[in-house]
Amino acid sequence: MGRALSPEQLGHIAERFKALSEPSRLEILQALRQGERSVTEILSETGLGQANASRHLQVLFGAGLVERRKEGPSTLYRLADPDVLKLCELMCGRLEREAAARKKLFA
Amino acid sequence: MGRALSPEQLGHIAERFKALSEPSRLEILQALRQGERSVTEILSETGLGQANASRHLQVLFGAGLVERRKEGPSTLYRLADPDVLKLCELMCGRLEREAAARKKLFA
DNA sequence: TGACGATATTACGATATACTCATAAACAAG
DNA sequence: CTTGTTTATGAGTATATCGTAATATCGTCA
Repeated sequence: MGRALSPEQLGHIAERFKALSEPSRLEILQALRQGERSVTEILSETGLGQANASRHLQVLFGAGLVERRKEGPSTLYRLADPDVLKLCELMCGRLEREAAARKKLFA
Repeated sequence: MGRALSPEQLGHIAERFKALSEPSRLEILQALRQGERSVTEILSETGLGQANASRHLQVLFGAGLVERRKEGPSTLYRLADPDVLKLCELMCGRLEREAAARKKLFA
């Protein structure tokens, strides 16, 4: 199960987590839960600036968290696989449990 | 299942992922897989500097990824729960699948 | 109390990251 | 070919983070 990870592997894993470590990028991933979206659609759904969103999308793509295809002049992005959301949900679950624990303290 | 997450929640989730986005901190978590460890033990297992490791441990603690208790003059750190490793393993699995896919391309 | 070991914190220089503005590149339509 | 639309990229600035050295804090023991 839990074999040791090499420093190089840890570097790669850290890189992927870093791609998930910005609210704007998580917001983009949330928008992509509904399905494939063009950059323009992502802009209107997230309120991000064009240049900014484009860079974030490059980061997500570089981290293998999203895939993309060109359709005419526009680029359509989609989640790379279901595990991307699973990661977010796992982390979200941790938060909820912490919140519940805090609540219990003051009950 | 997949309810929408508020911007505030996304910020908190991003914060947690950021704590996982540095190789040194992942290395610390790996060391803690074996069980509770003092800071000094972590230093020798990871090779990190004292001040550096202490700061990383504060980050991990602030993110709720590790817990700690004081025993005499030393502080003992441990993983907060098994989901911490589950997150790392999920991400690691993604990497392996990508590597396998790349390999297939050149086969 | 005084000295020592273990952690935490402060200060600082170096690097990296986000965001914005402006511009470039790719494509479609006329 | 020219214009308009869509996306990507370069440059600049502001902010954040890492790693380290020095110092402070806390607990233990003589």
